[in-house]
This record gives sequence, C-alpha cells and structure tokens, in this order.
Amino acid sequence: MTELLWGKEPARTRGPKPAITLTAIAEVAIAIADAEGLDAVSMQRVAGELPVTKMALYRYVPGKSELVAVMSDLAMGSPPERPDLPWREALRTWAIDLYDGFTRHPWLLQSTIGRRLLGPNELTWMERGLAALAGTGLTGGEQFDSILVLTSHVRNIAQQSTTFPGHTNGLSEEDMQQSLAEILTTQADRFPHLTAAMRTSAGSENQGLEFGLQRILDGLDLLVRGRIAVPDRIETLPIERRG
Amino acid sequence: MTELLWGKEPARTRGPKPAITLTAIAEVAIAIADAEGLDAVSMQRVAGELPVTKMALYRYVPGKSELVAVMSDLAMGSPPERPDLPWREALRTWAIDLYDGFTRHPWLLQSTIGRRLLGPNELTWMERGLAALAGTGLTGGEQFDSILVLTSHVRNIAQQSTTFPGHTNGLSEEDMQQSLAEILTTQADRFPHLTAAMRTSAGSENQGLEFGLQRILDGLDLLVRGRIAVPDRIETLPIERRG
DNA sequence: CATTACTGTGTCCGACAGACACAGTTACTC
DNA sequence: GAGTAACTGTGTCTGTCGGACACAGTAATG
Repeated sequence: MTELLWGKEPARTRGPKPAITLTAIAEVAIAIADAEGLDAVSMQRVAGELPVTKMALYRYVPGKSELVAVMSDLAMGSPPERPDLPWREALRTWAIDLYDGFTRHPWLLQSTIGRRLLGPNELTWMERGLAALAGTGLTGGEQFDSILVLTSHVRNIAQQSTTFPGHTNGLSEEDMQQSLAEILTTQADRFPHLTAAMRTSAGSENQGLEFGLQRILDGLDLLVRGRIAVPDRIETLPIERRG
Repeated sequence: MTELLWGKEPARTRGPKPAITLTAIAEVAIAIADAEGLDAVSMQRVAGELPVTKMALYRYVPGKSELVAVMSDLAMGSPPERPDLPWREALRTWAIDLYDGFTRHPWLLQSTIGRRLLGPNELTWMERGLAALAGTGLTGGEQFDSILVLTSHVRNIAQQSTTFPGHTNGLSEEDMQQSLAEILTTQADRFPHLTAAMRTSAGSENQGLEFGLQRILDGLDLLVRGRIAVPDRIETLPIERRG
C-alpha cells in the first residue's frame, strides 16, 4: 500500500506488458469523481473508460479503498509555490490554497477522512504548513495541532459550501433554509437564541472561511507572541490559559 | 422527512396496528452502529433484530438515508444541562460535551456530514451554543460562524482519536506512526520541517482538543472584547484585522 | 357484511466488491 | 530453438446491498 502511494514500481521482468498504468486508472477515477461524485466511482465504471475489464484493475490495485487512496493523493496535488511571508500570512494563504483544492475536488472531503496512510502530496501539504510555523517557537506538537485546527476549519467550510453529489442529500441551501424557517415559525419558543441569531445574520453568508481563519490565527498569534520572547521554559508561560 | 425527524405521527385510522415503532427501529440501528460501525447497519440487519422482515421497515421509513437521519438525531441526544457560566467557559464545556457525544457514538461523525435536514436534538445543540454567545455583542452571522468553527474542531479531533470500524481503514495509530517514520527515514530531506516537528512532539499526543479550543476561544475573546465596548458600528471596529 | 385503508411478506432486480480458475503473452534458461 | 516460469487480462460466480412491486392478511368504518 505504501508502495502504491509512493510510486514504487515492482520492477517488472517477464510476462505481458501491462495494457494500462496505475496513474491512468487514477486519472480516470478522478475524472469520474469530479463529474459525478465519489459514489459514481466503481470498478466497473473505471474499467469501462479504459481498454480493460473490471477484473484487470485488480492487477494494479489490491481493492477499491486503495484506488481511492491513490486517486486522492494524486488529486490533492502539491501545494502551489508561494513567496516567503510572515508566518501568519503564510498560514492564511496555505489554508486558502487548501480550500481551493477541496472545492476543485469536493469528493476529497469524503475520501480523506479517518485514519489512513499518507501519500507524498498530502505529506507535502503538511510539510508546507509546518514550514510556516517553523520560526514561531512553537513545539512540534503545537505545530501539528495548529495545522490540524486550520485543516479542520477549511474542510468543514468547504463541505458546507459544496453543491455536490454525495453527502449533499439532494438538498439545496434554500431547502435547508426553508426547512429551518418552517421549524422556527412553529417552535420559536424552543429556540429563542437561534431565532434571534437568524434575524441578525441576513446577508452574512459565506464569511465563514475568513471568520474562522482570523479567529484561529488570532489565537495562534497570542500564543506565538509569548513563545518567541521566551523560547525556553515553554510549560510555565503565563499566556497559556486554562478553562 | 421533516415529519419523521420531528416525530409527527400520521394519525392512524384503520388497518392493522404496526408491530414495531420508528424509535424501536432507530434504537436497534443505533445499537448495531455503536457495536460494529455505521456500515454494519443494513436494512436486513436491523430487521433481523426485530420481529419483522426487511421490507416491513419501509413502512416506517422511506429509505436507508432517512433511517440514518433519524437514528443520528436520536443518538445525538440533548446537550446536558450546565449551570450558567461566562461565555468562554460555557462554550468550552459545550464543546467538550459535544466531543463526548461523538466519542460515545463515533459513527455520528460519518452520518452528520454534508447538507442535511436538522432534527430537534441537533438544533438544540445549536441553540445551546448560540445561547452562550448571546451576550457577547457578536452578530448572528458571527455567532453561527463561531459555533461552526468549534464544531469543526471537535469533530476532527474526535475523528482522529477514534479507534473505530468505518473510516479507520483497519489501521492503528501505531501503524500510521510507523509508516510515517519509515518514510521520514528514507526521505527526510524532502520533509525537513516535518522531521524537525516530529522530534519535538514526543509525548504531546491527545492535546489537540484543548489546544485548538484555547486558540479558538482566545481568538473569539479578542473579537468579543472589541464588540462589547462598542456594540454598534460593528463594521469599522479596529479589532477586525485583514490578511 | 362489504368496503377501505393499512401492515407485513416474498420475490425480483440491478449494482456492487471481490474470489478464482483459466487462457494468452513475454522473457529467461537450458 | 524449445520449454518453462512469471505475469496479464478475462469470464464466471458468489454474497450483499437498497429498493420496487404485487399480494395476502387485518382492523376499523359504512
């Protein structure tokens, strides 16, 4: 599996030459997923757009889940090159680049959840995020946690704003709004704060990405300012609050 | 669908009495999901633990996805009652309660993603989160975005720390660590910051929940301090940074 | 009693992942 | 050059899934 993701070919010797390649399979699968969602990616379907039958794919890939892993890492790509920036701006553009990636391939939100083996591209994304935090005085664990928080935020915003087959259950944004409005008209007393918040939230849609980014970066900034001043004795810094 | 989630019975008249109830179905499904993961929940399996056949379930529920919606809202439950606290502490305990819910029913992480109709319990969770922010001077949109950021964080931490069938692809935490270590020994030059961060992150596992919570709450705190002072003229507050 | 509305059941279908045996193809070895 | 070993692609089969549909049984209404 690691070999598949990291592109180690098994050093062919005898036998017929393979009719296709692993990346060709992955590219076809990506095209299908981009067009019709991840659920439309079946071995049948992928083989149908290649000069082989379904079962031939199992010569290249142990099973469906491994195919998804390979196509995911391929679709993720490398983070785009960016000029050196202060950590905050670097991290912000990194997060927005990540968001763009998820909007380009919304099915990545489905395929890259839970525990999994990391491919070269996903690892490069991590590397780039950590690079931005390298000079901040944060510990390694804190750096990991920081990019994890940002990734979580980006993922969830991307998920919420997607209009895509496969986990939008055939619902439009308007359907949800209307359903919510209906409930609140009949049960406003049960949800007073929700009702109140709805009143003052008109027209503020799609601000979620920037809002969360600024809050998280503000919070990191507070931590970093303490860290740079006193890079040692991390554990007793007064900036670290509890509760 | 809204009727199912919100428990409107269709006012029975003639015909045989139903042998089971919707909540009985949901409870059986929850038990299966708790024990073996959401993928183990099939109509067959659920019916098998009830005195009916598979097809009878379709008298109670239009299809699988609706069953999942109902069982999800039921398993989510209401947020536990908590004494009144300042907004920051209230929001923190709210987030931790949410985290506990996700660890109790890890499959909720799968079933409550993407666009969906909201049930009474999920809406009550929102209500409770918004209640904590009611006195902060944040606009409704900002309140929504705030609890969204917190929810994202909680979800992703819960997902990462779960040891559960269904999206941990049969991998343990050690498997991942070892796979990563192998890659880094052969490709350390490709991932220098990752390698460096790994060195200083020993023993700092499972801090992710608190770390992210504190960062986000710090960021919100910064915003709120500006807001309470000048509740009007929101849009020109100097505390709101860009970039 | 007949009608009407409802419930549960059995059968069937298409789609899916994957196991397995087999035939064809290439390169190495004697 | 012939034989063999290693490899690739294929067809067939199985088990599981969600769900459509027709049908039989049941309870309340007229």
